[in-house]
Amino acid sequence: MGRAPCCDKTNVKRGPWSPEEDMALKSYLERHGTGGNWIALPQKAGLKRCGKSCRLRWLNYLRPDIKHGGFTEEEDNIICTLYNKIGSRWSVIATQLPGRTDNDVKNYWNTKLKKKMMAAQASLYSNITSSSSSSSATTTTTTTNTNLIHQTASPAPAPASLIIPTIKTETYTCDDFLAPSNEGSPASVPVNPSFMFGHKTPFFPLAGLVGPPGLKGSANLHAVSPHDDASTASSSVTMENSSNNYAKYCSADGPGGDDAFFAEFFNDYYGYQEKTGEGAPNQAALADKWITF
DNA sequence: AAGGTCGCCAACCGCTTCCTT
DNA sequence: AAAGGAAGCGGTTGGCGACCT
Repeated sequence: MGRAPCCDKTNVKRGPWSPEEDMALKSYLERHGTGGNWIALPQKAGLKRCGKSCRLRWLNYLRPDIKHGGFTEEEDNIICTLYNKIGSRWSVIATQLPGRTDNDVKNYWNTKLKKKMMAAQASLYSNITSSSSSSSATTTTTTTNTNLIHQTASPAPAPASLIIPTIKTETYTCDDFLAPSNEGSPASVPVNPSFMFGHKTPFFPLAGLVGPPGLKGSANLHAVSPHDDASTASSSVTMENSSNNYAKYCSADGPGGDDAFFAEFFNDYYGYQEKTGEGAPNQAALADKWITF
């Protein structure tokens, strides 16, 4: 037996709210408040609506401090940063944006911001691949981590021939990525725009690995390189920040395979230098590679 | 001008969390 | 501690307007 419905659906009005209903709900709430019970509220306010519907209408539309539309670049950045940190917890994200509702933020992300971000990231990825293909293998180019969202006025789409790698799984926590150490590091680590790898989980949150020494914790992620095909789906990279200045990564197919791709990626995008020999932590396995930053 | 498509957003649905008894 | 119910939340849907052909 399922759960009892919150109201009698045959006796409640659904669909768009009329100005009269808005007025009735607003004036009731301004005079009496919710009374701590949304379920009983519609009847008291003379509305043939479900309590949940009243609550939603008030929270998302009628509240006096609500802002609609016109998201600023600053708000865009906050949303993107928080989305990368905590995912689709819209109510948490909305608390950082005064006057915005979780529904508003969610709609804005789904209809505009997501596409904007993906386009910018595709553009960046395109730039990386084109620059790396035209430079030697020993390039030391460091890519500046600028704001991807507003970096390009009209980001170019990725060429059709571009093979975009796909994240298979990710194992990390935002605390691991973003929590500063307790030993005098800045209050917050600069959040890097994440790198898009495919369509399913479009962010590649290496943010925590960029920043001052002392960043605490580890950041593990798994991705497959674009060199892979479906038959080598097991190939992945695991990366962890294992000391102040080094991060270890190892790919499943070892040296000479996708290692080359990841080394190129880390170098081009983050300016990481592969580090071997003196100064590098002891290598636990042959496939381990160390990068320094 | 008409029909089709797309994008936006308000509202709904159902699951989870929290609170009260 | 368990159960029941309300609130909170995120995913999804449907209607409407704008734009395109």
